Amino acid sequence: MFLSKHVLSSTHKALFQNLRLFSLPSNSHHVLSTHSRDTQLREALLQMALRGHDMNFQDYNTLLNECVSKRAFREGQRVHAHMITTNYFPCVFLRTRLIVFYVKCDSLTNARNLFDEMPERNVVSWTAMISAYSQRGYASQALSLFVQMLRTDTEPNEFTFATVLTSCIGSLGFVLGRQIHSLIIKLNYEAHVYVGSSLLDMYAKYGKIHEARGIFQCLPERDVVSCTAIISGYAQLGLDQEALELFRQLQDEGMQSNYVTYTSVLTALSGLAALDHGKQVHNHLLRSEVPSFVVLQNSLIDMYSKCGNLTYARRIFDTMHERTVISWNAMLVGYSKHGEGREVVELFDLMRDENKVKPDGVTVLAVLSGCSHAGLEDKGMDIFYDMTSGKIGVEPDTKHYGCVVDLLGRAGRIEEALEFIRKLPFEPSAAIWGCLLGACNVHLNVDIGKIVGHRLLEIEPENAGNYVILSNLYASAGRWEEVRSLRNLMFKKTVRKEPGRSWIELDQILHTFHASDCSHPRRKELSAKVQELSVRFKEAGYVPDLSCVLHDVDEEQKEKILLSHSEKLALCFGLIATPESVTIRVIKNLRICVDCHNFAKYISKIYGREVSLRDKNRFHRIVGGKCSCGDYW
DNA sequence: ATGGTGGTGT
Repeated sequence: MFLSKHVLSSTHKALFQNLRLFSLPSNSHHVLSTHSRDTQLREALLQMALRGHDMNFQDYNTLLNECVSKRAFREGQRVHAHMITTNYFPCVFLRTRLIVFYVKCDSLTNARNLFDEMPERNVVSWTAMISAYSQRGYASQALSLFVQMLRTDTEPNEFTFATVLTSCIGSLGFVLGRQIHSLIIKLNYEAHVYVGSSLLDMYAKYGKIHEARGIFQCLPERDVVSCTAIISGYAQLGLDQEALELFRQLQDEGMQSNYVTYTSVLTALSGLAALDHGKQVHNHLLRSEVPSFVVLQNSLIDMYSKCGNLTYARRIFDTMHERTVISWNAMLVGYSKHGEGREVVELFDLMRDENKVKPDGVTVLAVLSGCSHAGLEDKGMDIFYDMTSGKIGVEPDTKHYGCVVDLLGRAGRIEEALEFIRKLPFEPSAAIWGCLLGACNVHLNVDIGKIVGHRLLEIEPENAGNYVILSNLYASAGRWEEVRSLRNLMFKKTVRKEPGRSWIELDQILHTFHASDCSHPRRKELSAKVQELSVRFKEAGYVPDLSCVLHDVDEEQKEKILLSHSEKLALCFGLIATPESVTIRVIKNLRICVDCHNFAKYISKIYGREVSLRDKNRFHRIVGGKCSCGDYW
């Protein structure tokens, strides 16, 4: 709905009109006092030993609370053991507290044993155990325990619902999630903030954003969490514009924001590549003296990188006191998408040397695709062999194999790539065949391209992109008969894909274009300007690549269609509306087409402008008629 | 007296 707007001034200008300082819990107190409290705990345990049987509920409860807050496993175990050796019979409250203690100390087995041995259970003990499973990611155990709970006629309450819903995300969860929703309505908990937050989050994560919004609107009171949940719901679905619109509105209505809220806002800004707003959020965070939480810093790294500013991203990364695997991955993905292969390899080496954080599947994926995008085939293959021989500690999955196909294909080792695919221990996916088809197209290997292409059309007949690539391949080999039959096939079988859209940020306003919509106020002027540029570029050698157009029309029409591509309009707008010294930054929601890529090169060459183009796959940095992608993307 | 919701990288 908001996406079809072309001038998005309201959202963007007003994002921080209503600046509010926000506070976060500080953890410095805890760190400083650990030592003295440890002594206290040791002292208390000594007292316990001395008192023997003379311990009551209050004494045990105090001790366990200390152990829980300090995650003091050995100490808590001693308390537990003391109950047993002194024949103390803990009540349901204490047993529940013990369960929580074991959960907090990562000992689910101990917790479950205690739960199973309980002579009586109440809704709290059930909820504690269910929550243990959901927090540790054991969704099916959490759900089956919930079902068992219902069978014992224990009625769940707002606590139970809030936690069990978080386990309804996953393969079978939605059916159950809806059933639980019915039960929530029946027992009248839908309007509870915690339950509502959890519920709307579940709907959002299944893509049901309207249901989620409905639940949010019906909440009688809102808090940071419910507001953040709905904002992040939009952001996670890529509805970035809506996420920001809602953020602004809720801020006006007095919402409190915390670091999680800002993380979600940054996600939305990354999607839009709204660098100026991203900087605003960053400044805001610095001014409000927020403790630098890793999650927030990771989000900042990703924001700067997706907004095209790797230097700032790296600056955040370098100043971090603590890094998680996500910090490394965000940085590696950033370099990879910008085609900075050497930086990828260097940073990955640093990660392995430091040996503090273990790489995961995403790490290796970023490294392999970084090598691939930068043309470092040999290095990429070395890393893949390190992986298969267990040196990295990550098992390859389908995506890693896909990267290898890409590495080989890019290097023109097409036969080898095909051999590799045939030896795979699983049925190759459409994505893998697609990689090879792209390689065949670039290296003009019609024979293998034909085999691969038709295999791909069998698996994925609805994907228009496959027809386009195969058709381009046939066209470049002059096989027009095949181009024609392919085109007919395409119009019969493909589904309409997402419409192409490009945008550019100027003075904190996003200007969005797509081919079929002419509502941008300067659209006419821009179309004429694109036309004019095309003529000028032709004199310099530009030849429109008509194979990018698959419609069955004459050449003149094809050229007209090409000139209406959204990225040309956005590029052109950048050219006329920004000063010469500024990089033209354009974002495209899909892969950029060959002709627009070429057009951008001419802009950079003729006008001496630097162009930064972010498409679905990567960044293209175009300077002096040359692109950082090496014309392979 | 015991239990609960939102977040970062593909």
